[in-house]
Amino acid sequence: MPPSDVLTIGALAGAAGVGVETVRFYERKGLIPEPPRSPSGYRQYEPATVERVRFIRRAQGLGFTLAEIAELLDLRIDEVAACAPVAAQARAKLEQVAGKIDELRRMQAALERLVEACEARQPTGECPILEALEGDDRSP
Amino acid sequence: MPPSDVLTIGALAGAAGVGVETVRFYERKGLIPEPPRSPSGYRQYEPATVERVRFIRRAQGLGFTLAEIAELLDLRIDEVAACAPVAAQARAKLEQVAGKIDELRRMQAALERLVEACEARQPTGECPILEALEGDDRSP
DNA sequence: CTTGACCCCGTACCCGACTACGGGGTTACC
DNA sequence: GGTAACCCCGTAGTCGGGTACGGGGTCAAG
Repeated sequence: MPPSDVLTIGALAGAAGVGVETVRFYERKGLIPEPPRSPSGYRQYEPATVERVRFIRRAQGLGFTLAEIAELLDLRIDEVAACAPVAAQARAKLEQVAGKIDELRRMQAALERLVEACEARQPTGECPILEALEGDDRSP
Repeated sequence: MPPSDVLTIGALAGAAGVGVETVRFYERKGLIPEPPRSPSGYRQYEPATVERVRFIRRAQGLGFTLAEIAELLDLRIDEVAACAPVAAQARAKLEQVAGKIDELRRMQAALERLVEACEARQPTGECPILEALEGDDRSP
């Protein structure tokens, strides 16, 4: 039984929290596949597409470009895609992700120190965030 | 003894890995303070500014806008800034950062599973990244 | 069987974040 | 003391990522 509960573009956009124009834009950019159409030409999305659009938005908030997000969404192994290049690509993305996590953690630590200083009523210097991050330079 | 090793805009840009125009752009946007000038009008940056510019770039890569980065850089406690609002602001940023780390970790796990599947020569479905992330919905 | 909400498409416009340009002064090296 | 490399400023152009518009077809409720 194929799921008969398809979504119009408006329903998809509403469920994913974006505008209708944004969905059509993502389609043009190849971020979401062209869906089947109703006899009158309306796009018919499967519910899973909602998750895809939400993922795009979340990934953007993490500093990925639409091109990078397209690469992430294209990662799959099947008859046509050999394993090795996919794994290599995935490993490259893993590094990128790990790097971001690292930087965010250092930022987190800096902010925590700032809040603590605040509670201890210690005035901070010029720019505590930067001061806290200084010397963290792991790229000689 | 004030540090006499000041940087020209070109030296700052070079050290921070951006273009000269970008530095002037950040200055116009208030992301880096207007530096003192030489008698002939040249900007004279202190070396610490390099870190500031690098921070801006890194934060951008983490999905922060220039406006958000300006807020981060402005977090400080001193005579004029009361403690409470600064701490509140810092806590808000902490939440934002924690959320990003969370999302990145789930992406990391999904990518790791993909690499494993690859090594086990198991073909994946349509879009393993999304499949791996499904059901993770912590926002009802 | 009309009316309002929705969909189609194409094109144009907007915003954030740069990037380039053009005309002129400055510094440093040979 | 020339000349290449750098700095000044203002304005304009670019690019990624949408957003809006306009003219037209479609669908469901009344």
